[in-house]
Amino acid sequence: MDAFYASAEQAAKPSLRGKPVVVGGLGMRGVVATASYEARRLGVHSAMPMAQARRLAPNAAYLVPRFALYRTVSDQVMELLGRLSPLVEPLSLDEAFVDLEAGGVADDSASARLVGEQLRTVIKGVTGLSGSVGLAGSKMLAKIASEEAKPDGLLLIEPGTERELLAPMPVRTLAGVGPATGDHLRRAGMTVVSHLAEAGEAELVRLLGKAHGVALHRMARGYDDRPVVAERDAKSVSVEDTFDVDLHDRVRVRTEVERLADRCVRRLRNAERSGRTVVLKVRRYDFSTLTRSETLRGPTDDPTVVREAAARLLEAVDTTGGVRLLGVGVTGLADFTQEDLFAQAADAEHAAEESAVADATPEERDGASEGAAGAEARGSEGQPAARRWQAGHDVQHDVHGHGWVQGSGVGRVTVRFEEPWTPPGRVRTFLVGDPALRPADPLPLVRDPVDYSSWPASLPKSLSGPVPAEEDESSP
DNA sequence: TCTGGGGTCCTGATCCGG
DNA sequence: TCTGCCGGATCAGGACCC
Repeated sequence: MDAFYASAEQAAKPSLRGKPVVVGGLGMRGVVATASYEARRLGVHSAMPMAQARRLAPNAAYLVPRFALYRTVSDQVMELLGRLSPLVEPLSLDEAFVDLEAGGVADDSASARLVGEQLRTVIKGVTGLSGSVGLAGSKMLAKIASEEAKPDGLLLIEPGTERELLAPMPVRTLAGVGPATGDHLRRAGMTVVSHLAEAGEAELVRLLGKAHGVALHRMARGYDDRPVVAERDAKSVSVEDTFDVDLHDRVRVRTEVERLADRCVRRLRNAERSGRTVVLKVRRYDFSTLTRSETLRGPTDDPTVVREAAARLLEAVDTTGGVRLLGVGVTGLADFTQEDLFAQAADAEHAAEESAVADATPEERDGASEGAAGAEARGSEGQPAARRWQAGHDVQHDVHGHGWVQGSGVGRVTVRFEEPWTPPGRVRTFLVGDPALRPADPLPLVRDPVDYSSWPASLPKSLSGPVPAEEDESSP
């Protein structure tokens, strides 16, 4: 999908169409998740600090991400892809590989192109958003093709043309070549893909190490035989928070770690998994990041066990100077938990007492666990009232109907009243406590989606004419 | 006004048991 | 019993991706 989050927001909010839109964290330390193409023209791009984006595009609309909406759209798109092949490998909410051959819908360039064009039409009809399609004989090339096709396009790489196509491209085009590797290669005089192919495998291995060197050399020659893998089990679950202001108070740090551990376990349990290794992540005031991990005797999904392991790991970390970010994760996932959880909890407690015998007073321990219990009681959505009206979120007003929060502050909230299918709407301001104003669920982006329920069975044999919309016969 | 959040994979050091 | 070697597990950090 093209500039996915920003496009979804523009589709939801008619007044933002054609205007620069930036979606990301709005806190003091936020970064850009997605910028609309209008904002990109002003120099705003993903991962840029929000403050810098605001300097470049002071008049852009700044919105927090609404993952529930994006997930809904993503599910719609993935469902359409699933009709083309049993082999669909999602990379993220807005990107996936599809093995068309395995689905029997395409066996040559012409049929693949036909399916690709139809897919774009159907995605647009169902979601209201544009997507780009890359078609090629391997995942690597399909991905490069889709990047080249953006926005709102399709590109097919003909078999046999791969190497010459790749040759002049910057090394950064290849997956796995980021800033560090790119620099490394540049210092060795390699800036485009053909340089890598010419350098030879041994030289790349010498420069980058075994796995990376071998993989890169293969890719540079256009060779990539990784299969499309439909189902991939998660290998870890983690949560992390960056704080608006560095944390200095050791007790507060510990409370936050326990809160994060609880959130992490909640996720773990939602996924019906357990994990054996607990990881604590600490980013300090100077952005230096360290991780500490501890492997338990068996997998667990017990919040007490994870919380205490994380707290033990924290004991070994020097946080003087301040903490910018804390994270808690679990790896070594399994589908079961150790039978004897009670014994494990007791073990963990025992170990904690041994390792922390000198510095943790009973008062501290009690205080910390009480804090964690309080956080638990507030729940994951337990934000202070001031945060209730988040920029971009939907609201419903008793008189004015459906709208979205344009901004809030000093006791007031500004709302624009419009829906995805209305013309740009009026703006009104209310007191934050106005009882007529309530948070609302996102509206669908398309009011009357075209009925593509029989696609791709209704695949026409040529590209001329629209995809027919037929009666739904097959849906369950 | 510097730098999110949730992941994956790889490498090198260290430890430990056979 | 001592020593050396080897391999697996664990741990920490770095790079990368969306």
